[in-house]
Amino acid sequence: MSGTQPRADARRNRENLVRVAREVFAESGTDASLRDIARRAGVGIGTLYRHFPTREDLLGAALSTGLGALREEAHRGLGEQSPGEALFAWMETFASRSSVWCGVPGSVMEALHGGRPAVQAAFTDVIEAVADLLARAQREGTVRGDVDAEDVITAASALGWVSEKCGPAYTARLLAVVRDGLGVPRDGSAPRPLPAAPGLGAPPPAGTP
Amino acid sequence: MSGTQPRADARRNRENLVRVAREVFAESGTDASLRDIARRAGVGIGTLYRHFPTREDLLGAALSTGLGALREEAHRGLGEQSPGEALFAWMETFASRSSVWCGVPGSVMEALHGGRPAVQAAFTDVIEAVADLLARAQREGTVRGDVDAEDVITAASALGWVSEKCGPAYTARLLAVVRDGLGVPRDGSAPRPLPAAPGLGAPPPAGTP
DNA sequence: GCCATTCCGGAGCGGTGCTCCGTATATTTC
DNA sequence: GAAATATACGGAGCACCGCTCCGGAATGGC
Repeated sequence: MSGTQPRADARRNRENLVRVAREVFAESGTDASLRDIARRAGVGIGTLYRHFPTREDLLGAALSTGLGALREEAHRGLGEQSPGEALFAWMETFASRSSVWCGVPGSVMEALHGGRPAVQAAFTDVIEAVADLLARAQREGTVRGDVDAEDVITAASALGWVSEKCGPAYTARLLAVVRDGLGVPRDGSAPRPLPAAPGLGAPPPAGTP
Repeated sequence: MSGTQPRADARRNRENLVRVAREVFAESGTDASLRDIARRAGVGIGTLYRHFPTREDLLGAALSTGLGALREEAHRGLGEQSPGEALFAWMETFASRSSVWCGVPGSVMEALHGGRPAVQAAFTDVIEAVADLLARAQREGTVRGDVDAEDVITAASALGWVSEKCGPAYTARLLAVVRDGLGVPRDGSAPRPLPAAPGLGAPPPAGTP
């Protein structure tokens, strides 16, 4: 047998599982039944668990393609509008998209703060794209200089959570508030300084199971 | 038997259940095992379900006392500082408290947008107190006039969610951002208008189970 | 003391996440 | 082509979950 090549049926089943998982997670949320996913993929439950030992592994695989689109969105927006506009447009896209997707807000928060490697890997490109967008907006002078990419993504995730909970109307209002808060004061003065940021990978609060 | 008075053991069991539920929800989150709560309260699972037919009923009962304290916090802050300061202090209290409590952010969002009556009732006083605080802050000129109490509570809930997910440090940074966004521009000009607010009790987005 | 009312407890149902191992299939080797 | 072997599959099984239902125990008025 030639090295590390997986068997044909294994590969087929894996792709099937990811495709079905994306559908089911979008329909029923992040805590959908894994048995159900296996059933709808025409596969035994054991097969699902061999390919994806953890729910997070499956979620990470299901997310990765959608996240690719999200990253491209960040890059595309950059060509058509100012960096600041592109950043806020991206936040809106993220927030609205994540309520349709599969529990992205919770996942991205875990990925940012010591979550499972599978999900973390899926977000790496997105984080880089946002950091780039933010840096340009700050050089442009539209966004205050003391916020970092984690702030932006955390805020976007929180807005996605709001969108999940009570729909897009409140999300749009809060996005407008956050936007004003992230911007520099109109009179050109320095904004009230932000509290110190913890380093990335900081442990989540105690008591989080 | 005299009218509607409950039996002594029923009353005792009910109080026990609420007390234990508060502990367990705080320890293990909103989706803790109800069987476990019943066990730790020295009570059968049937008893729990008779007193609280729904998980939300139990959650609402467990929340109500803590929410009373939260409402008083809003009133007390009003005496010692300006309405604007009191409002933001309250938001911070709510956000930090809710991560220690039992999944308050999710509950308050449900309460605001057509959630279970049990939880909704527990929040009524808090919502009123916040609306009062906000109105004063707006008359004072510290907070922009086009935000409403639902915006404030939604934002505070989102911050509580962030606090649950990644600890108080990021929460403090985002609170500062939101604070600047809620304030009036320093040059006294009118802020960029917010998108229209939906009426209270607006239905949550489709597909929410 | 008795008795009607109220309340309790846990067995039981269908579901879940996750593990484990006998079996079937794909691939290589002859 | 057939045989051999590594690889992957499937589902029974375990412990737990939410929730229902009903026989039996506790309670309080008489």
